[in-house]
Amino acid sequence: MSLTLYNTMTARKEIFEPLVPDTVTMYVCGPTVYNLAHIGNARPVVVFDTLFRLLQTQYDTVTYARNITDVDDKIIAAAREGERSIESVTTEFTAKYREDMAQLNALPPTLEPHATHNIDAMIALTRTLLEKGHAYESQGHVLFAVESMADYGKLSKRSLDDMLAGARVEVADYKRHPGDFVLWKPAADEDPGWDSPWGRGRPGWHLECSAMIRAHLGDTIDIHGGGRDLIFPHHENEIAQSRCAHGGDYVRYWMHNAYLDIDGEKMSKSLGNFHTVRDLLQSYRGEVLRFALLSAQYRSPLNFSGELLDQAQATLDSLYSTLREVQDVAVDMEVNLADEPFYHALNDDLNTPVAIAEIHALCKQLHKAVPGEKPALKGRILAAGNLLGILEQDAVEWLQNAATSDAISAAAIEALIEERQAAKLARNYARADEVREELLAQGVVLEDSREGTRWKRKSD
RNA sequence: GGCUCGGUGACAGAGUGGUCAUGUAGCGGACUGCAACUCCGUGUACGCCGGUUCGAUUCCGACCCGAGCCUCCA
Repeated sequence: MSLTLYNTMTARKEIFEPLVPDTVTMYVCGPTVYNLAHIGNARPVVVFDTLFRLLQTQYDTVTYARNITDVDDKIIAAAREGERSIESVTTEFTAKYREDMAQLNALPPTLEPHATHNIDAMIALTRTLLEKGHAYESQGHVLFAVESMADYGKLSKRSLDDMLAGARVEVADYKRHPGDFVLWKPAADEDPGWDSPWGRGRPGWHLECSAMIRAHLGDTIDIHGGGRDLIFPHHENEIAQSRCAHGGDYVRYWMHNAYLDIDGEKMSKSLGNFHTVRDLLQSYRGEVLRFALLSAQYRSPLNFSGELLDQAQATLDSLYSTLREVQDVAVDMEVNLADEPFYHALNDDLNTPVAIAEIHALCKQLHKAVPGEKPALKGRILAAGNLLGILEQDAVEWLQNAATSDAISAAAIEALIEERQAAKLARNYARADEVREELLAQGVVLEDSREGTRWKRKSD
């Protein structure tokens, strides 16, 4: 079973082979911790978490690093606006980010390097670039000279000429070439800063990833991921920094997810059309959000809406309903992944929609299975869920869990069910139906069976 | 303006040169005291116009429409 991944650098799917056998290094651009994560920010987290899970099924050691950017203009601005310290801002939003991502069933990454803990490595990298003639000092800044790199622009498939032609931005006068970017910039006295050979300052945006990847994962890593909008300039500039400083390959497979759309427009902080994960968690469980994010392949834009979430909720309900049917069936966890269609789908550049379709196919089989076949089918469904980070909860709890605190209690529901049962025994079907209607009005669906009546909540 | 990338049924979303994605919702039926669950069935979907082909949603070309990047942004 070989994993194929679409590599942005080569613009095609490639068979994945790690540099070091049985060992994978992966780095994903994490948050700048100055406000709450929105659901668009959650997409790469869920996507690469799924990849992390998949990689762990076939490699002994998978090191997954996701950075925390805790020094940045936006953080400084947020602190100033809130009249609070930088540290209190970054501490608060780092914690909230971790909480929110955990709600989405995202496993903690292996490493979570903080920019401010790696300043020395950034200074060292800047020094190397200066020594090798790829950077220059100008008006207190240290800048990377893009013209010093022959194949600058390779990842984003644009040339320096194209960039000049398309330039819409005023060029800072300390730049030799409009495409040159800051490695180190001077810090105002009241802003966070670190002593450096070029005076007190702080790192440019692109520097931290290059420096931290080298410090924590090595000169060459296998996978580097992030959103499409990071391709240029962020990742292009990371490549420039790392390749020019240390030579060799920086990243072997570049992966970029498409974004979430709202009404055909991308969801973004600057457009103001975003929903924070925290807000959405008021109305939907984290697993619903995760499922919605996985319902499209990661390189396709995904239309985000309440309807999408409602559909995700309904679909998960039906999958959990299937699992409830086999609640008392033992699980056969001896799943041969190599034979599983869902596993093939995931290995094909993380084709999660097809993997989900295969789960539906397994559910269909399970409904028709004779008892002897059920443990294996249950095991296969759970194995698929495990890779996708879904279906890991107790089915009855999932189906009976109240979305809101003002919903009717389980005890009240069960009391009414008993009353209805009595009415049915008395052949008082009018009253029995009345109870059914009463509960339905409160979002509770009753299911009669030979074993008795069970119930679930249905959101709509 | 430069550089990319898309347009699939009510909605979401795969995929393919020649029977079928799949799900949610809808409709019809079976089952049910009534329901729900489940099962069975069901919708002339592939932006538009040409071309290649025995055959194109799938390949090629033009056109229309949309999005993204070029500036902080997943």
